[in-house]
Parts: sequence; C-alpha cells; structure tokens
Amino acid sequence: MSGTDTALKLEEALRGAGVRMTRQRLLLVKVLAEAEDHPDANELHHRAHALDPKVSLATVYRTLSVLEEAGIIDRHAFEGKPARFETSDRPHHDHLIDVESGDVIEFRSEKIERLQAEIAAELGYDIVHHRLELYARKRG
Amino acid sequence: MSGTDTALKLEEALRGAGVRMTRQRLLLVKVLAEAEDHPDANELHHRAHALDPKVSLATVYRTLSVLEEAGIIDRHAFEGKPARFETSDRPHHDHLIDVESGDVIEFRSEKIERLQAEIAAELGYDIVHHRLELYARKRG
DNA sequence: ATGCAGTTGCGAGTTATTTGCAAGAAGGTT
DNA sequence: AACCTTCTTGCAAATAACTCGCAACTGCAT
Repeated sequence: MSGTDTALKLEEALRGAGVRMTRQRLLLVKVLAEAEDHPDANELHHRAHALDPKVSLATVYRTLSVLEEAGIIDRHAFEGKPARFETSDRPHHDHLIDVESGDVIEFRSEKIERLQAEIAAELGYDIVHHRLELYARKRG
Repeated sequence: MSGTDTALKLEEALRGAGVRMTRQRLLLVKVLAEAEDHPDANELHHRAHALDPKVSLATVYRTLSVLEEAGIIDRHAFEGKPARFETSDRPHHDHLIDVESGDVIEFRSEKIERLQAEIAAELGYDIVHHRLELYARKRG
C-alpha cells in the first residue's frame, strides 16, 4: 500500500474517532504514512517542517500522543533513547538482534504470545502490550 | 542469602575487579543488597541518604554505572520511565510491569525460555541474552 | 606518613518531553 | 457567509532524568 493510501486511511480513521483534523495533524499523518523507517519526534519535526514551516516541535509531540491514543501509531522506547514511531497498520512482531552485526530480524510466535497471556492471567493481569527482544549470535 | 552476606560478596567482587571502595560505594552496595524491590536512582539516593547524608545524587548515578560495568547489578529501562536497578546475583527472571501502579512483578517461564531458544535456532542463532517485559493492567 | 590518581559534592548543563497561556482555526449552527 | 464555542497551536518556560566541570577530598600502594 502506498504512503498516500495509508495516509488517507489513517485520516479517515481519525475523523471517525472524532479527532479534529488540523493542517499540522494532516501533515504529520502524511509524513508518518510515508516513513519507511522508525523516526523519532525530532526527525518527524524536521520532515514536517520541511513541507510546512508552520509546525512546531511541541505540536509534533502533542499530535504523536493523539495518534497513539487513537491507536494508529506505535511508540517504541529503546534503551533510554528518544522514542521512535511507526504506523500500527502492520502486523505485530518481535525482534531478534544480532549482537555482532546489529542486524534486526523480525519474528512472531503465536505460542509465545499465548504463553505471555497465560502468565499474565495467572498473576491476575491482562496484557496491554509487551516487549520481547532476543540478543543472539549467529551459530558458528 | 541475607542482605549483609550479599553486600560482602559484592564488595569482594568489586575489590577483586580493582574498584576503589569509598564510603559511598560501600553504602550503595549495602542498600542494593538489602533492596527486595526494583528501586530507581532517586529512591536509592533517598535510602542511602538516610544512612549517611554525605551522599549526593550525582554520586549515586556515577556509582550505579560503576557497579553495572563491574557486572554486579542490572539496569532495567522500562518504558521511558527512570531506570531501575537490582543485584545480578539472582536467578534469571523476566518482568511484568503494572501500567497503572508501576509495580514490577518477577516471573519465569521455562516454556517461554525454551521457545525463545527454538525460534533463535530456527533463524540460525544462539541466544546471548534476552529481554521480555509484559506491560499489563490488573484484571477488574 | 606521603603522594597522587581516582572520587565526591555542588551547581550548571543536556536531552527529551510537557505545559501555561494568549492568539488562531475547525466545524457545527444559523 | 458570518458566528460561536471549543479545541489547537506556537512560543517560551518548566520538568524529569541524567551528566559534566571543577576544586576539594580520600583510598591505598609505597
């Protein structure tokens, strides 16, 4: 799906959720829909600012919170570093990180997902979300 | 093992690693060895400060870095929140974080450990280390 | 006991993000 | 199309969690 299509879908979802569509929100949605990486707030501000200088960093942060609450983007907080964002229209996945090369491989295990839910249930909780990262070395 | 025993063992490990033992480092080691929870830097400063007012927050941070590099404590960075610490002399476990109260509950699942190893193996890797955090809400 | 490289306290600096407030705009109403 | 109410924005100042510069201090090998 193209970035433009994604942007339109996201915009529709937001309007449907009763979110007021301002120029800066439309712009942020567009930038996020076209991003193929995982930019942080500052990088998103740069990209949006390049298209329309009338976008402040504070608004980028506020908009990101709105979009996150509306469930159309995901926020990833890696090791103390600034949070990074991506549209949440892709299927959930976890990461395996090659400790030698730094390569990141995506994977998904239904069994692990199910076990996590079971463990939380046993402790009297419902999972809101989780983070699973495997740091591994390529087998010799 | 008692907190005092743990403190002595950690102190010995540090001296062995050539780390200069100052009053504030001994105090921090003691506080960490006796902690049964997952305190953050600020909380550790409070506990240490109560025993000896001559301990600054800056030193707590510096000492935590020293202890982490020496491998005697683990630092956990949960979701944007301040980092939390625990001695690394205990058996491996993962964490469930109560998203409402911030409480941290430890758990361990052999099944998940095994599945992780299987997944890594299928991708041609051996796990070096992993991180699994469940962010959950107490069931109503 | 002495020397000095490693440590500390204090306050100032940084980084990432949030907030108060007055001005501006979205979207329904007429 | 003008109006109005409420939500949003930009800017600057405020926070939160650390981190750093520097002069004074202190382990610890000698």
